[in-house]
Amino acid sequence: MTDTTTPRRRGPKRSLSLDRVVEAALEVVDEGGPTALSIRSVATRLSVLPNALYTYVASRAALERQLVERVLAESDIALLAAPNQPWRGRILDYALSLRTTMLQHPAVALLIMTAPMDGPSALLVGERLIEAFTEGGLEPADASRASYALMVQVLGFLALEVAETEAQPPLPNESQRVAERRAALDFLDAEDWPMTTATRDVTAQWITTDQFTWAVNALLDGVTASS
Amino acid sequence: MTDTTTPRRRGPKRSLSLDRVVEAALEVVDEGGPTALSIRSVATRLSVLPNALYTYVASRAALERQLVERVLAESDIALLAAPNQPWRGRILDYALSLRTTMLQHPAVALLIMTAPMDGPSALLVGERLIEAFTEGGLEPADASRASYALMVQVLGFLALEVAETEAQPPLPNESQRVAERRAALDFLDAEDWPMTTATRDVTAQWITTDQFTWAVNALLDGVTASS
DNA sequence: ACCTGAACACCGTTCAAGT
DNA sequence: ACCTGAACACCGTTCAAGT
Repeated sequence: MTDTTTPRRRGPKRSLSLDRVVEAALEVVDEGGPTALSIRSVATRLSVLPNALYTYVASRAALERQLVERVLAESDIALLAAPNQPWRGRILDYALSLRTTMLQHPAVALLIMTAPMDGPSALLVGERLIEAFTEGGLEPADASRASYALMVQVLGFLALEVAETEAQPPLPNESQRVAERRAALDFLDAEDWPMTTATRDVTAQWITTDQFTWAVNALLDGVTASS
Repeated sequence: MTDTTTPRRRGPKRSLSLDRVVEAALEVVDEGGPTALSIRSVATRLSVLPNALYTYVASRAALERQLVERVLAESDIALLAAPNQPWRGRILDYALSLRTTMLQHPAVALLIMTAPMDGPSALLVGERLIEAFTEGGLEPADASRASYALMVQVLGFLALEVAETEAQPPLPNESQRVAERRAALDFLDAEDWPMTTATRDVTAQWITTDQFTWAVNALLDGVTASS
């Protein structure tokens, strides 16, 4: 006779859905890092037996793809279509925003290069990028090529950046990570690696926002220069 | 009394070494794809119990890093220092050669973005790239940044390219893979994705040598343009 | 130093059964 | 349609013991 009016809610068992499964998976990796992810750990978090998840995802790999889609959807894709903003700024703003989002879910950044980018959000980002590059004066064919080259640079950068960490939020500060890289570079013999040691201060900063912006700008320069 | 002069050789048990372990692991993924890789499968191939591998590698993750180092070492790094060749051509030649090598071991291309690029071969590639960019007129700091941006573009491209396949050699032809991408794009609604469908022929070719070369050249243009 | 033997605490995925 | 129950064939890693 307690609380018969509202459908039961306080028990752990709300009905499952793809969204709830993916959400639970995201919580698992955000709390426990990439190694914590398993069909069983997600099922446990949902108070359900492991095989119950197979109603919503075909496999562990499919769950990982949903995780990528989910985080990509969390990024602010609208920035790519911001009105009255120059095309270059829109692209750079979105790239920076995507990086921020991904670094909040570092384990997912590791998954992004291991599965095809074919979800609806990836499609939408591609569409908006081609629009922006066309506005920048590129022929449609070059706009398409440029949009892929840009995503490769951005996603590749993120994956390699996160790969140097434990991929467990919150990530160490950029400055801490730079200091660690710098310390590792100090072990190099200047006789063997003259160029690398001579540029060690910059090389230590390969994983920074500065380098990210520099690389994106270089690519934007390059794709517009040749047309 | 048979063959007592030479140390026994025909039995399956030559003594183990890091090289033999990594070699066996490479054979495992080349024959069975990325899912075939496990400490146990490599041990079985070496006719040894699983825990015997821990004399040579600290963990499965360490074995994966050795696999990346091994394939990177297989690439023709000397191309970056080819005498009497212009710096741009050397970089492009090496990028293409690295792609060829990686596509022969596609499962390893999937691993390359999940672990830090800190092996000796990665270091050597970085050193040679900085040299080449310096020769191209870049300041040391920019040469360092450019060399990382280039590796991000090349490795990111490879990972995403392989991620669309089963990552089991031999990979389907480029033309087969393009045809599959093209077929998938034909399902898109032109009303929803006008830019993407308008450029579908180019978009289908995102995973080709042509796009790879185009993107590398765009980046090379970009890093030299701004200096 | 390097391997075996045995065990521990996990995995993803399947099938049949209940409701 | 969606979940439980139970099982199968795996995992990575550890510790102690042999040689």
